[in-house]
Amino acid sequence: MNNLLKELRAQGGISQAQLAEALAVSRQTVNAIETGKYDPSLPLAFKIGSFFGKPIEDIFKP
Amino acid sequence: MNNLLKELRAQGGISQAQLAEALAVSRQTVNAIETGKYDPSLPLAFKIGSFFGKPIEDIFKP
DNA sequence: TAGCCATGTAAAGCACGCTTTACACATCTA
DNA sequence: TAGATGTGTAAAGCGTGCTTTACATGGCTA
Repeated sequence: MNNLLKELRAQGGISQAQLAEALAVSRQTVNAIETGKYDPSLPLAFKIGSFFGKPIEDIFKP
Repeated sequence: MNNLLKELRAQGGISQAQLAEALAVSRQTVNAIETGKYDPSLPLAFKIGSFFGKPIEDIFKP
């Protein structure tokens, strides 16, 4: 499962730590998702989509 | 996390077992998601959306 | 009634999602 | 040089996602 998290975050000019706080998860979780260690849970994917104002399908690619 | 799985499945006239096979998961997994025991993983949510021809956001409600 | 299909549920076991704590390294700036 | 910031990674621990096997119930039909 590929994702555009790093690109979207860079585009928004925010750090992993800031995104983590906005999503109410740890910085390690954001980093792990960006570096492809694992996929987020469905609820977290919803939060991410909501944060960036995009559908889940636009951010994550199977 | 609420979902419309049961409704969509009934609408399509297929059993939990048939859906499970189409999604390549066990029937218990389909049943557990329908009865709200847990949420699917993100990859499985993608498969479900794809199976019903709908975006994930139209099937699962936070 | 007997048998089949659909659904719900349970238990044991494995892998993943997420946590906290901690360390390493690079870049910037006072 | 020292300190702050951003990123990557590791280990231990907990709860969840999914599996297999198995049993119980209800509705349908031969």
